[in-house]
Parts: sequence; structure tokens; C-alpha cells
Amino acid sequence: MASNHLYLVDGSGYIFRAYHRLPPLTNKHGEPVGAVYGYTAMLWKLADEVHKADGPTHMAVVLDKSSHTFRNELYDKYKAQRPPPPEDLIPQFPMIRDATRAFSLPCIEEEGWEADDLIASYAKAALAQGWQVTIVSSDKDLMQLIEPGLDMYDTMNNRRLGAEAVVEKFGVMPHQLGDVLALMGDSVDNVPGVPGVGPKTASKLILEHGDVEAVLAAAPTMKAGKLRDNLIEHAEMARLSRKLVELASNVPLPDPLEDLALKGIPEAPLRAFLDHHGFKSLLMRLGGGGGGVDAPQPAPASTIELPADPPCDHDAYESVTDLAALDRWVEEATARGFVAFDTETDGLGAMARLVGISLATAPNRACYIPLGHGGNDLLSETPEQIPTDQALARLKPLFEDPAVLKIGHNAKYDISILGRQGVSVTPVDDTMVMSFNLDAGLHGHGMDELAATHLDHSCIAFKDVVGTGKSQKGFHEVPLREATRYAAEDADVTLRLWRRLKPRLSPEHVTRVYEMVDRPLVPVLSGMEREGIKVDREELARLSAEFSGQIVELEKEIHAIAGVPFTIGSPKQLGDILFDRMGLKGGRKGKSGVYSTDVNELERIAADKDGGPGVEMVRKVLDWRQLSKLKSTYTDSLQAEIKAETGRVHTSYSLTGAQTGRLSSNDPNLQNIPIRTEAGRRIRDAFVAEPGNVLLSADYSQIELRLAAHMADVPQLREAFLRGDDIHNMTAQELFGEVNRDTRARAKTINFAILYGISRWGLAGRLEIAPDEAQAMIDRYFDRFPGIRNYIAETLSSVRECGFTTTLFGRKTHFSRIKSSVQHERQGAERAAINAPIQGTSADIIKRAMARMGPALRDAGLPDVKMLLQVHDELVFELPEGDVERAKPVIERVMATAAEPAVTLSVPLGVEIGTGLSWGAAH
DNA sequence: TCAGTCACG
DNA sequence: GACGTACGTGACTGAT
Repeated sequence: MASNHLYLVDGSGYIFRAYHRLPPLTNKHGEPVGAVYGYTAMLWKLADEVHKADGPTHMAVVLDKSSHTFRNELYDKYKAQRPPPPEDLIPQFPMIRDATRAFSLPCIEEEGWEADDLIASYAKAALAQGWQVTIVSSDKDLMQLIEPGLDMYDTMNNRRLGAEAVVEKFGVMPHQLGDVLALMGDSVDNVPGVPGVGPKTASKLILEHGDVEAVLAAAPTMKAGKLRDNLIEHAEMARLSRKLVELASNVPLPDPLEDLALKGIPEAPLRAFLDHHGFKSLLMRLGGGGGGVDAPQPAPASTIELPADPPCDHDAYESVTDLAALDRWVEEATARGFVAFDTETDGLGAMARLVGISLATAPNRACYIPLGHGGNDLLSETPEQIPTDQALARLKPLFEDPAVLKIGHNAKYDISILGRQGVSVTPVDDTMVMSFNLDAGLHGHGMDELAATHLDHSCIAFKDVVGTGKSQKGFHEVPLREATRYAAEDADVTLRLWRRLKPRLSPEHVTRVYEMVDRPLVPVLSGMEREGIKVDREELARLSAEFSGQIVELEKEIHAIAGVPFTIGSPKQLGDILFDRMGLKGGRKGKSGVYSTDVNELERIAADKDGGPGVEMVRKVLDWRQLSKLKSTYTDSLQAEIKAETGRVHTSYSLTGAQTGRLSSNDPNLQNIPIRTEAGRRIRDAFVAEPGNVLLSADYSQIELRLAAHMADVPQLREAFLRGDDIHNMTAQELFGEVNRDTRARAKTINFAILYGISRWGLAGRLEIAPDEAQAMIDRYFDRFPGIRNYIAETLSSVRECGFTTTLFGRKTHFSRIKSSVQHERQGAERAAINAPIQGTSADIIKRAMARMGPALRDAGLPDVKMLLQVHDELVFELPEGDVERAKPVIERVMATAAEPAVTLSVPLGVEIGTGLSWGAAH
């Protein structure tokens, strides 16, 4: 029997070469696809190799994931001045993954390693097993690896490269190539080498002396001249270069060798991929594809017109209750290379109980696998169903198969549920996130709404299945046939949405934000939700009791002053008491005829120096309000949120809740835990670490102002941040010519006003000055910082033209009211549009930091550091006390460099870190 | 279900 | 001249 033969494809290297060799082709959707076309054709060629006697039995595509590797630690200039990839190549990177998936091949990439290192490690492991290895690449660095049993294959020239090719090109054997490359250096990668030494001299030196160290040792004895001097003077650079060109061959393999076995290419996903891009000649080779020209045609971007799918047929859905049927579904999904899925649970949140799983592979081809139906209710009979552990044992390989794309709608939730069952889910697409990236601001992204919008289909309402109010049942009590109709429909609709939304990503230019920001975050958030954070119930109970006593006391006093008992919590009653009964002046009624009693209004009254009983009462009402708020929203409610299983509180993050791209947190909201007042801060002290651990809080300092300085190009602000100056002092100096407490406070207010889109009245209200004065101040700000004026003008003109704003990472937010004929609607949209790119870019950056944090900590040997919370510009971690000092620099680095390499900022990102036994203490 | 209020960045 | 004129959230309360 022939031995195994592993093909390792250097995907990253290939795409750059293909980009420069092939014309700038565009597919029918207007997407640049030249390199993708070349890459696809290359995979095709490799697929043909399978049939040859010596062909591959195992294959993987290896890609570069991170820009930061151990080589950057050795030499900070390594690859530092590489120009960013060409604009029209960037969107092609994610398409490479799509192409790879269409061929059902695993994609290997790992944070902290270059593709070359992974290739070297896989090659070494395979050779050790006695396998043959072929590296599909023509990269000179990889030629070092050539040895008996390992060759290279340059698909562009159709050439096999063995040791003789290395001798021909460099004059040395492959095992000496590293030494030659080190002496030569590489200007593209910024490997320094030795000045004046090129390939010829390098190979001569190495042939003569053996390796770099021997050359350096012999240098003093060489004949006097430039070469000798350079070798002596740059010896250290030569040694460094030797380390830089060395390939790491002991990287832990992300996927075991056996998983790279070729399984054949399922036709459907490949056809879908080729069809999407209009790669006609390849389609023809697949058989049945239309004729016509070979290369994709240049064409303007247009909306994708898919033929309408058949309507949802609920009777076509299958209830899967035996293993044979389940195996058929797993097999079909594996063959297709993608599957839509959904989980049904009792209750909500990451800690809910799994009741069933649905799958869909094509419109109306969907099933429901009941797992936890019946059971704890005597009235409902337990239907026949596969025991959960058996079903999951069959489903686990599917959910974990790197060659099968799992499509979910709000997949974060399903990943949590399955994760608790020991099943990880990867790779994942999420139609809710896709919709958000495409259409944020236009409509919601719930499945029911999207089904109505895109599919003209109205989904079975959940409450029609489980009922409402007292008679509401758990999903496990829903009869099997009905549960199947509902659950399988969800998977079916998810699949249909995916077929509509996925092809829109690239032509609408949101591939980058989807692939680089939001999609990688889905499993990360899932993990954070499952992790939860420990809350000290007794501490909260103590606070509740304490607040309660004060509230009762205040209530008595307020009623005594009013002379009549009333509901203090009713703004209507309170307004009537204050302004009518007690005769306080300045009461303003809103359109509903109720006096305003918000905190601004009450504080205005409370500030009255010679206040009568009314003023005294208002002060007590303010205290009462604060304590009631803290008690009802935090100290009482949070106790109820502690889950018995974990003793921790598990929030749920919404990726699609905030129009700007921020996350939001709910059930409970852990992004608005008090901090600004003393009473409130005590609530933060109830968020604690497990024994032996501490909490670490890391926050970006002034990130939005820094981004404004970069995006609006304000030199004074930029330089102040570079110097590390106090930014509000700087603004005060610019605006008022002197810095004191008052001018700093006013400057701070104006700086924030700028971020939020300013109006003279708004600023006037905040600063308690006349609108005219506020306007003068705004004018002065614009005169000192003209970049801000330009930024606002450009942002507005662009949002008026396109209807959306974009962040530095390409995130869109749509503003349909930007053209409203109602002035205050239009002006509101304008203010939001000015803010959205800044707030959104900040959100993009921290999201990237979050996606990179886990791998970075793991690579640093800190697997026990857990990321628990995100609060817009802050990340909260729990970690063993002994890990703190090692974790700090890793966290700091990941956060500070999170924009790179996609975006290069002209201001540094400052990160502040604190630790303590409680969240309060970590600040 | 809405409006008002207030906790956070 | 008015817009309860700063952006983005979620939870709770009382009133309907």
C-alpha cells in the first residue's frame, strides 16, 4: 500500500503572487476576484493530482493569521515597513477561505505563527510518521525544508522543486539555505543580513565555511576589505537574521494530521461558490455549467437576484427520533459542506437547558432532533427520542468539522448551549450579524423580521407554540410534531437568509468588518457569557437592607413636608405636589402635560440657597430617587440573577443592539453598574474574584477623543496625545488662553460636545451660558481645530449622499432620517451621524482586542486568565493572583495594538490597568 | 405598552 | 421660533 502523502498549500504566499500575475478581474457582482480566481484554479489543479499514483492523501491550506510573531520579539523592525496589501486585494482574503471551504479542505491558521512555521511543523510531523510531503509554494524560505521525502510544487510554473533546484538557485544544499538567506538579508521582510552581501557572496561564504557562525568566526582572518569589515561590524545583525529566517518546526498542530485526510469534494458548495463568482470555465469542468468566456467579466455591482425559493412547507420537516435517521442528516450536511442549525431550550440565557436541535441543508430540507422533551410533567407523554448523549456523540464530529460551515442566527447563543454539552461549533457564520453589518440602522435583525423583509415569509410565532401567561409551557412540553414545525422552520429560514445575505457582503463592502471584527467575536462572547462573574450575594443583601432603611426614612420626611402621602416614584404626582401644591416656581410641562421632574430640574431647584420647605423636600427626593434606583435595579435584582449552578451572574451581550457597532448587555445589564457616586460604587465592590484570584480591569483612556484627533486630523490634539499631555488642559489653553479648574471643565464639556455633534443650544444648556456665547465658543473651537470642522462637513455630505456612515474598519450605520423633512428628526440624525464613525471605530477596536485576547493569553502561557466583561472601553478579567504581572503586558499590548495592521493610527492608544479583589477595587 | 427617569460609556 | 436640543444603551416604575 502506498504511504500517505500530505500536501501543504501556502495560501498566503499564493494569493500575493496570483494578485500580481493575473489581470484585475471582477466578477458579476463587481467584487475584485483576480487572485481568488487564480487560487481557485490552483486548488482545482491540485484536486486533479489526487488521481495520480503519487497524489495527495491528505491536504490542508495554511494561512497567515497574525502579524505579530516571535520574530517581532526578536526584532521590532521585522516586516515593519511592509506596505499594506493593495486595496482590491484585501476583500479577497476572506474569499480565499470561502474557496477553501468550497473544496472541503481544512484551513490552518494560528495566532502568533506565520504560515511558514505551521507548514514546517506539519511537514516535520508528517515526515516523522514516514509520510511524503509536498509544499505547494515557491517561497524561498520554505525551500529550507526540502529533504528526501519532501519536495515543493510551484503550480504557476508546473514545476517540482527538489534539492537540485535549491543548488541551482543558491548554490547550497537546502539545509544550508537558512544560513545563506541570513547573510543575504531580505529587504521586503526587513531581515537585515550583512550589508554588501548578496546571494552570490552569501552562498560562496557558506559553501566555504559551513554556516553563519563559522563565517563570522573566520571573518578576522579574511583578506582586508569592505566584506571583512562588514562581517565584523554587523556580526550581531547576521546572528539575528539567522534566527529570523529559521522556521519554527515545533508549533503545536492546531488540527491533528489525521484530520487532514481528503474526503472528496462535495459538488453543491463548490458549484455555489463558482456560480457566485461566475467562474464559468471551472463550472464547465464541474459539468453542466453554462458555456461562455473563461474569466469572470467586469460588471457593475448589482443586487443579487436569486430565483425565489419555494414557500416554507412545515409538513416537509422531519422529526429525527432514531440514530439511523440522524446519521443520514449528519452525512448529508457533511457532504454539502454547510448546514444551518438552531437549538431549542427551556428558558433563556447561556445557562438554559437544551431541549432539541434543528438542522437545514436546503430550502424545505430541515429536521428537528428532540432531546429533552416530556419528562418532568405527568400530563405530557415522553415521546420517543434519541438519548441526548448518543445524539450529541453523532453530532459532535459534524459541529466540529472544519470543512463544514455551521450557519446560525444569533449563533452565540447556540454555541453557548452546545458548549455546555462539550460540543464546540466551528466554523460558524451568523445571519443576524451579517444582517447587522449590511443594514444597521435600516431595520432590526431578529429572524422573524428578516424573514418578513427578505423572504416574504411570516414565521410561526413562539408564543403560538408555547402559549402565554399562566398557561405558558416550556418548549420541552410542546408536542413533537408542533415542535418540529417550529424548530425546523427556524433552521430552514436561517439557511434561506444565509443564501440571501452572504452574497451581499462583498459587493456592499462589509466583508472586512464581518470577517475581521464581528464574526470572530461570536465565539468569544459566547465564552464570556458562559463564564459569568462572581457576585457576593450577602454583600448585596446588606446594601439592600441599608438602602431600604434610608428609603423608608426619607419617605416619611418627604410625606411630612408635603403634608400628604403620595407616590414619590410617580413623576406626575411628584410634579403636581412640587409645582401646584407647594408653589415652587419654574415648573415646565412637556407635551403630555406632566411637569418635568428629572434630575436636572430637581438639581436646579435644590441649588436654591435660601430654600424653603419645597427646596428641602426636593433634596430629599433626589436622595430617595438615587437609593430607590440603586436598590431596585442593582442590589435587589442582581441577587436574583445569581445562577445556582455557578454561583455567578451571566449577562447576555447583543452584537446587533447598538446602531454604532457597540455591544449592549442585558439580563442583567452589566454595562451600567454604578461608579459615579459613593453609594453606587459600593455595588461594584460586590463583584468579586474567586478565592486565590483577582479581578483586573483594563480600559482605554480617552479612546474616542484620540480617534477624533486621528480621523479629523487635528495636529494639536494628536501631538498632545503623543506627548501624553492632559487633553482637556490643552483644549483649555487653546480656547481660553489659560488653564484653571473652570476653563478645564468647560473645555472638557466642549470636547465631549464635539464627539456628540454639537448645537449652540445644547452647549449653552450644559455650560449655562447664552446660545450666542456658545456659538462663539464653537466657532473658536473650529478656528483652532479646523480639522474638526472639515470632518463634520465631510461626514455630513457623505451620509447625505450614501445614507450611511462608515468607521475606519468599514462598519456601516444607516441614517434613514438624514433626509427627513421634519427638522428635529433630521438634525438628530445629523448629530448621530457625526458621532457614529467615532463611537463605532472605538467599538471595532475593542472588539478586535477581544477576539485576539484569548489566543494571545494562551500563547503567553496564561490559559487561566479569563475575560469576563466588556464595558465599551473597558475589559474585566479574572485571573490567579500569581498571573497578574505576566498578564498585564499581554493585555496591554493586545489592546494598544488592536487596530493594527488593518488600520494605522496616528495617535497611540493608551491603556490603564488596575487589579483588586473586587471590581470596585480594580479601578 | 408607553413615558419618564436614571444607571453606564 | 421651537425642538423638553449632546451620542449610544437597558431596566425599572407608574399609568394607561
